[in-house]
Amino acid sequence: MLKFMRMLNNISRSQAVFRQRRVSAPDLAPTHYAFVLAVCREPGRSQEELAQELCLNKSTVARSMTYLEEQGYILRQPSPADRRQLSVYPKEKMLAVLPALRAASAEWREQVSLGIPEDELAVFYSVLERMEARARELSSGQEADE
Amino acid sequence: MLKFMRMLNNISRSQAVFRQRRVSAPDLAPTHYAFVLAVCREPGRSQEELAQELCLNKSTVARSMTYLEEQGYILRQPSPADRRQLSVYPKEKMLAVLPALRAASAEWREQVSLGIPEDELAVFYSVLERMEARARELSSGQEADE
DNA sequence: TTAAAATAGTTGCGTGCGCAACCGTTGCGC
DNA sequence: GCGCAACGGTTGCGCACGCAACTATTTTAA
Repeated sequence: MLKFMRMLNNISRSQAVFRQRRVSAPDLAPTHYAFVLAVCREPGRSQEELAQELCLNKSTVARSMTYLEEQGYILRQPSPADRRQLSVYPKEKMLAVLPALRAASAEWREQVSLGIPEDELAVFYSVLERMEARARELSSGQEADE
Repeated sequence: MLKFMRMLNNISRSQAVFRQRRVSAPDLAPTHYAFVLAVCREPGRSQEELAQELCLNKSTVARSMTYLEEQGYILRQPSPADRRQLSVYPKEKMLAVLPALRAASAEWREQVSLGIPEDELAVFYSVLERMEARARELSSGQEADE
């Protein structure tokens, strides 16, 4: 079990290298790719929503957003409805990277699942999702019984 | 895809919390559990072999081993055959933790895969393994074409 | 036999991330 | 309306990890 975690981690690192070679943006680390994709997929979302989608802690999102804003990749503005929230929008600079990044992501996904039948991939993803849901329950429900 | 990495990561963290509650060893962080299991499963292996099994960088293994040695969990001695290698053996202190750790690991594995059919789990693991193999190929083979 | 390449382990450094504590905003109950 | 919990975001801190550079041993070649 423990080993599988590491394996996924390794896959992730391999993905980082792969995409970095195809996306030429020196001020964009592999970590940021996920944010680029997420922000562009649905502009105007709050950092909280992005954290949700990416399964990341809000502090991690906050830090990446600060950086991306500094580098001119995004624009953040307080939501008029709820001034606590920051709506995140992509700027030109981000949209410019998007095509290459999407292409690299698609290619990698294809490469890494080469030779693996579609239905097995489906099972893989669905098991992973259920496991994560279970893990979430275990974490949150555990305080109750002690 | 990127999301699944995070999910696995979250599962891993949940596992850490789960086991930590059941293994009472204040000087043993969740990171070390994998090493305890690996060392006890086959005593006398080199750090390199452990890194291999755990899919970890040798430097990470080295640091954990130094710590476990300091805390009296293991004994390291240079292999007579090849004095570069350190053979790692569990000491009493480690063996004492083992049962609780194994139990916790088994229970967690059971809990997290609750309600997931055995055959789907098998597919899950096998897909994961193939993906990691592919990722490894991609990483190593990439220098060739540029 | 000696020089060069490979290998096991260690260490310095950087990074990505979560957690916990904090601040400002919002919403709920009184 | 007022106090208090809930929530979004930020920041300080620590940790696990990989990478690259280094040392010491072993292997290979010339």
